Amino acid sequence: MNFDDLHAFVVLHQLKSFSNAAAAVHLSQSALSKRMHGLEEELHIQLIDTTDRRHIHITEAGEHLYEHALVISREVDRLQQDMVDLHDLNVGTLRIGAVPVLSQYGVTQMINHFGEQYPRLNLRVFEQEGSVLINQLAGNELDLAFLRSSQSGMLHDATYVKVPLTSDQLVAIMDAANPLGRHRTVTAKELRGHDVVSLLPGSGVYEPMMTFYQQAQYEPKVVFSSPHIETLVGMLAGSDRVCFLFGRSFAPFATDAVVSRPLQPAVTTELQMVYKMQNRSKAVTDFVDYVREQFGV
Amino acid sequence: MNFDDLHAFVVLHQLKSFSNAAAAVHLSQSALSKRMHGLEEELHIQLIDTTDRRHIHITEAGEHLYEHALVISREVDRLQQDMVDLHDLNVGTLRIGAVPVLSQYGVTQMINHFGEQYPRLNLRVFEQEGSVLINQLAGNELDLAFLRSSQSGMLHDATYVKVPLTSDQLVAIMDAANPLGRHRTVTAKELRGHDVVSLLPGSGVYEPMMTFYQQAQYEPKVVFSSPHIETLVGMLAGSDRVCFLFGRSFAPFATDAVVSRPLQPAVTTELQMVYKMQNRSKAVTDFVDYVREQFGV
DNA sequence: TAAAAATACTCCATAGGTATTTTAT
DNA sequence: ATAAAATACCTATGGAGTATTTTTA
Repeated sequence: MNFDDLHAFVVLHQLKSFSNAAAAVHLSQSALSKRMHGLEEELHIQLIDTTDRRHIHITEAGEHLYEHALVISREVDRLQQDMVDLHDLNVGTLRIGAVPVLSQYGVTQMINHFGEQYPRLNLRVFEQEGSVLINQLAGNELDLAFLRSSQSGMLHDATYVKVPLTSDQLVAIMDAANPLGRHRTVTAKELRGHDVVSLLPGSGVYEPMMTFYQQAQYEPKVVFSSPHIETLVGMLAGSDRVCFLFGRSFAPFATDAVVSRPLQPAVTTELQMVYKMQNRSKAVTDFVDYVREQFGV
Repeated sequence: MNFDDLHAFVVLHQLKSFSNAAAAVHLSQSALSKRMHGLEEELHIQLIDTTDRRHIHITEAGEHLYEHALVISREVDRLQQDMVDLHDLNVGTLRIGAVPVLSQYGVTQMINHFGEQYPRLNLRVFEQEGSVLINQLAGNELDLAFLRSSQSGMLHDATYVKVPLTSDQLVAIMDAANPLGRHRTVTAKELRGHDVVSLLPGSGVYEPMMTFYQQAQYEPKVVFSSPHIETLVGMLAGSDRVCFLFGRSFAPFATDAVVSRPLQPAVTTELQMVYKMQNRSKAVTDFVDYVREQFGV
């Protein structure tokens, strides 16, 4: 017994003719005959009385079967429609993770705009630090994440697709009066003796900053940390402290009171969209396509 | 997509392991893997995330499918149980037709007794004249009928099963004082001049009676007819009228006032159970077996 | 490195088709 | 005689198994 058997029986019940029903379900008369006999055999009960070969008769068991077959057919139709809806994003959920301060890149607008195009799609955005996002991605709590390349390195390239969107450079920010601001670039060596104010660990800035110092063989003195860029920038005015931020993250907070200078050697990371290669959800691929288009990559 | 696919998916959803689920549904791991991939292919949507090969993850679409699959599986189970119940006579209907005056043969008790053995079986008995029963049998309005062989002759032996139960002889009944009552048998010729009282046409008596007269080349004069045997017998007392009945039908109404004599040539019919050869309903075969046993045939 | 899924390859049971036969009207 | 179902016979496909490879924690 399978769906086709039941469907064929339903049609046969309605048309009351093997020949006609066979044509309706795109089978030969012989094939339909055999199918129905097989069904009777399997269920150990007669469904169709063909004594009068011109007017077949559905037995009591056949009538019972018909009722069940209608219920099953209806549910199968629902199932298939449900799958189509999921595929077409008429239902379903797209869960996006993003490292903080992402609005600087215009990503929040993109997410909103995409969501408007698929009003029935349940779109959810989680802002978390990179390491958390990576775990959520692995644990299927997220369908896709925006990460910096400095954090996505631990993900297998064979398992995850990483779409580079834009690259950004770490800059040192200091009081406008700071003599270092007159250099085109600054080195770790030159920064020795300057206290540091910084975003928190996990922000995607902290780690590359530490690496930058390690390469110069010394440890920075982090005297203040905060999740708020404007607070950090405020801490620089009239001091010899420095702060490290990605260029685009800093740009909206730039004032005349401070200057930014790229590092030497330069520290760059890519902003990436990351998702599982195996994922064949149309929600993910459509979103990825849309964002790539917006970034022109 | 078929029932097995859905069932396999349900088990896989519950066990979260291809190897274990494959064993549970008696498939090889490879076969189950291919089935599930085929299902995804057919539905154009990912159901299972196997990125982590140690802990598979059911996708959103997979969860939706699971709900539908449960509904379908449940309905399929109901269907199969329904078919089993019909087969076991726990539900369903057995429609029996019978020519009148059948209680003479003890058949009514048999029907009652059979019905008690299958309390959930919807047992219905229709008393009709033979020609009506034959049409009802052909039109599937009856599952089985009790007929006389004189009437069942028009049914194809290849299509209908006829189970002979007992044979009966037509007898002439007359007033005890009638001189014909002294013969061992009576011929049609001897009955010339005697008015006839008779059961109605279609009773199974009328037709063989007419045949009996036709063989002697003359037409009986039927002066009275009734469906009630006792009325007919009452009409004989103190007259030279005769009446024709089957011996067993007459027996309960025999009195000292009348005598019965077999015909010469003898007219016998069989009481038969008739049903469609194609019928594989257990209700019918069980009933037939029971009645045969009771009649010892 | 190990455990589990995916894949390559082979086999065969079965579903389907065509042509023919059977059968009840 | 005819219309329709059943059947005989052949073919091809797809589903199952075994053995092997791939993959990720």
